[in-house]
Amino acid sequence: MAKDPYTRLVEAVTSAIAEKVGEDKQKIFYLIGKPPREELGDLSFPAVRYEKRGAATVDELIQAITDKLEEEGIDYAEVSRAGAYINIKILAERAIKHVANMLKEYQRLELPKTENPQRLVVEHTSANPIHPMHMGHARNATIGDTLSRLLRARGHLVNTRFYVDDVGKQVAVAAYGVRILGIDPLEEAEKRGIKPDEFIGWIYAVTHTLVDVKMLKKEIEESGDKSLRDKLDDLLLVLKDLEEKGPREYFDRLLEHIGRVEDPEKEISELMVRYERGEEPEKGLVRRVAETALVGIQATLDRMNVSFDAWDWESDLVWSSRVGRLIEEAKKSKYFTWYKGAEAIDIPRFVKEVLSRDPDLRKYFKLPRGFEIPPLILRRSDGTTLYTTRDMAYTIYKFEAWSADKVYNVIGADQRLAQLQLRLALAAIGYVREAVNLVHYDYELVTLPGKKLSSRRGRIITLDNILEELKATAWIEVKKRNPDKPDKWINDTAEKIAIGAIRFKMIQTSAPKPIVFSVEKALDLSENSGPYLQYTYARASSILRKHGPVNYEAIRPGSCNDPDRRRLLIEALRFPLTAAKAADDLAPEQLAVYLLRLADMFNSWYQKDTVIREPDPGARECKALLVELVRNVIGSGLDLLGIPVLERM
RNA sequence: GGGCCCGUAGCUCAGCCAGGACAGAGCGCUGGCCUCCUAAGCCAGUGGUCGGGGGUUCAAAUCCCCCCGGGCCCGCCA
Repeated sequence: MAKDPYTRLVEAVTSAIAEKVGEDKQKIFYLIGKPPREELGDLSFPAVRYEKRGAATVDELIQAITDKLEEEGIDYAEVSRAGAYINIKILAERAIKHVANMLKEYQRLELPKTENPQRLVVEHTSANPIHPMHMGHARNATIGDTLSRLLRARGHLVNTRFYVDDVGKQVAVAAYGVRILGIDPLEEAEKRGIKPDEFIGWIYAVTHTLVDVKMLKKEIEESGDKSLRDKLDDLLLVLKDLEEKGPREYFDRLLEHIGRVEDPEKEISELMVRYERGEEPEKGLVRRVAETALVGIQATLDRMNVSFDAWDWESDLVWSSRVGRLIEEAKKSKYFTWYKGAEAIDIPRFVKEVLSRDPDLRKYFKLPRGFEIPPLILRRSDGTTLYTTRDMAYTIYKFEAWSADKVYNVIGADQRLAQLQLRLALAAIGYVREAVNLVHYDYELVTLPGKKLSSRRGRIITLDNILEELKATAWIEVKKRNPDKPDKWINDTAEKIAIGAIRFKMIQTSAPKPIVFSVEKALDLSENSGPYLQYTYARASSILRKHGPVNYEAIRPGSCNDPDRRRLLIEALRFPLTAAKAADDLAPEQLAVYLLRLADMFNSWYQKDTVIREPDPGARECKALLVELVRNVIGSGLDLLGIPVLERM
């Protein structure tokens, strides 16, 4: 595949320097930067560090680069020296013919493929199947999906998976409520025109709160502790709120039934235990409840442009005896132990005996200095398994199912210790390769200003709600600009803008930083936003529509030397390497930032240099090529970010 | 108590891992630009002890140490 001239140049320069100073190519690549002032050139390298070290003088390096460029037949770059820096300038009038050839062949600019393609699993989102997705899931899904897109584009074989967490208390609570109502939840939701995940979410919240109220009342009666009164009042308020949000008859039935039952928590636990054993009718019931929620979750994911290759049910792992086998293996391991009377893995001893003697391994696990962690319990005294135990079995399964070299878990930063514990436990019982190649891709949580999010009380702002708000704002704007377009087009366009806005917001802040999500700010569709990129793309498309196909042969190369055009050309050509680096660094925000910078440059240029009315055909075609190039780059970039591209808006 | 993450302009953030040539965007605020290719745009102005203090270095927002502020995590929960 023909590489773009910029990538070719950078690769040539990188290998010339790397060979000369005997350093890793990757390291040199990271050191190559941009000169502070444009006149100096387009690439820069701080040669001083190698001259000081005696590896090579600046002049020797320049010679090496020059030789390399000649060898590679690169005739569109000029190498110069500025003190201890080496600067390289791209000669636009010569590079332009390579760009034209590239555009003739390709609709989209491709990333240079990795030299080390791997089989990768990306597990992400994995929202509990008891309520609609909220903003935290939006961040998870956007990060997971964007990473997958980037890694695929870089040439890796990526398998995306959603873990359906249906074993455990939460789903049992929702199922308990559904059982009381005696309904098929999916049919019922459809009949009533309620989104299935919202319906389950409501049942879950009502059931959970009613049970809580009951237990709390009992506690107050028994202990006479008045301080619990406030808590109770709070719960009753939540309940009142929920009462208005769902079907009256169902609320009454749940209220009546749970009020009558002696010990609802015990019944929920029994339901849970029977489900884990795979006994009917609980098996069918709980599955149905989870499936219902998933129908709704999947609809939201579809809107968000997020799809999965596989859906893994936690219950399948339990029923298929994978979890049982894991425990058997663990029992044979050197680090098996009994802890508080339960079967466990002795992580402290493993850390002490193995990791302290193996600094490499210790580094892989990134152990904190004063690291202390209790043994990991594998099974409760009543024989049921714990979440982390099942997760260990799941991790092994993920590696097997895709013959994966690496598994990425996109999970919130609050799970850091749990994920570390999981990896250590796996290593302790012999799954060292899996433990080392399991990567916790952690991100900070999304909060809303003010209230804390609480899904158990149905007090969440769902992703669907936010999307609808964004869409409504976009709709007004689209309608204003396109009064004659059919309603369907306006609606679709508004939807795509809403997706662009939310996905961009979720990706532009780097993962370790918390996002305080402000609805008003997300509704601002101006600069530094997804819609701004969509707009820039639409603008470029519009120009090309009016101009017609670019006549590459008519380009007068000299006209591309105009400083503004040259700058735009070079910046656009940085796309493939920028995206490749974003993929390698697992840092999609790098791509987002780059695209904004390019869009700024394009819009600024657009304002002062007309394309269609340019009288000189040689210059006009050069500009048209630039528009086409920028359009392709932003289009490719938006594809990678999973943001819909719009020809008009 | 211990550990992890974050702290850059009034606000939201990029740059830090891989130290380099004057610290960058957007929002906001002030003023200007549509008989002309999409004004969701553009131009000009405004704004910073890079949380604080030490250290390493020819060179520190970037690396190391200490301190301060905010968040999170330390269950037979998931």
